[in-house]
Amino acid sequence: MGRPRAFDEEQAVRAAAELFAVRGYEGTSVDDLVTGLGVHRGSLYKVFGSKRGLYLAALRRHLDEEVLPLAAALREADGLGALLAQAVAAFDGGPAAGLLLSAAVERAGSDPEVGALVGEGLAALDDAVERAAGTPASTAGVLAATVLGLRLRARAGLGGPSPDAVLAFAERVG
Amino acid sequence: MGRPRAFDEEQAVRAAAELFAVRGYEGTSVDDLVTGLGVHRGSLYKVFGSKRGLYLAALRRHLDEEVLPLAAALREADGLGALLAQAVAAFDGGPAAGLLLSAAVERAGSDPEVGALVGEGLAALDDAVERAAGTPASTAGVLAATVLGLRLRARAGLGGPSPDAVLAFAERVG
DNA sequence: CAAGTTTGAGAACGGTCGTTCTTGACCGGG
DNA sequence: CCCGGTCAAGAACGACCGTTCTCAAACTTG
Repeated sequence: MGRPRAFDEEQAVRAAAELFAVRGYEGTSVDDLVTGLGVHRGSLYKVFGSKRGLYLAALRRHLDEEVLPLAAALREADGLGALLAQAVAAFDGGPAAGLLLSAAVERAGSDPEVGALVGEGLAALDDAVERAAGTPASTAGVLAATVLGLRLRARAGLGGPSPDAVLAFAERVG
Repeated sequence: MGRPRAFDEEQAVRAAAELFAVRGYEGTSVDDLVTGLGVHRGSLYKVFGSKRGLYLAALRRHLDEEVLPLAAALREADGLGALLAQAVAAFDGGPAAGLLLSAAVERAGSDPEVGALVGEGLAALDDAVERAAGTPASTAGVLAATVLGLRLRARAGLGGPSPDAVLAFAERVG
């Protein structure tokens, strides 16, 4: 009974994730979301409860649909070189772990629920590196940090190391 | 002539840098700054012109007093292992490159002047790695990304790799 | 001591923030 | 067919945003 919903909830969450990834949490207003998602204000609050609720949903989706699949794919990479190459290629193809990165810097420290989600994403990357690169768990975290750091440089738009440089680094590490 | 200033400008900029590093640019209100710095609203605008002006001054000071000295110290490190150990130790001792990291993620993409300052900091780190670790310039950027990624994990408060793990990684790389 | 100038104190500005409310359009079940 | 409930549309809310203004206090200079 009642009038049926006129918007796709999953698509709305996806659009919200993109906005949050680019402009950050505080930099994205509810007006921006209403405009960008094409969803009415009231519906947004009816479905997600608050701006923070929508942010958590977007981050959750970002993990499930982008970060965890990327981590799963990286697990199957043949050695560290292939892993780094694949990771860099994923970064070039889109925002990749952009929302994860933004959440880690902007919100993880002050919002425990965001911190838990970010921790989940980072742990998945650690695990992927450990499996694919054959490194002990202790060094996998350092390599995962490398992946994140590369993503950060790419995001800042300042021209980080080239893919060739990453490959050369991978050969050096083994 | 005129009434003398009742606050230390350099100390105010330092306090502002800490606030911006922890809460981000958009997450820090002018009221927060007025309270945290103990400087009156009017004086703040008289001296720095705007919130953004104060932010740029804080970032500039962060570079001059923390990032560039850290980079200079890292240049003198004996090999990659010593460099990574020193970098990790610096991270434990305080906010270290916290504002640089925050600025890179939150503002560098949308504010060209911030982008230039962030680029200056990253370039200094690249240069330090290149000198100390003896790696070619191409791979130095990747290692600098590792340093930043480690800092990011520490900042998120999620317990990144231990210093021992970083040392083990350094031995592996050479 | 008086004139002149800059600071500190705080009220006030218009605008935007996240959130809520009111109203009318819509659609399924009896 | 119309009634009950869910939706979209948008005005409206108080709070807070960054910024500006007024005015008295405090100090230097002649």
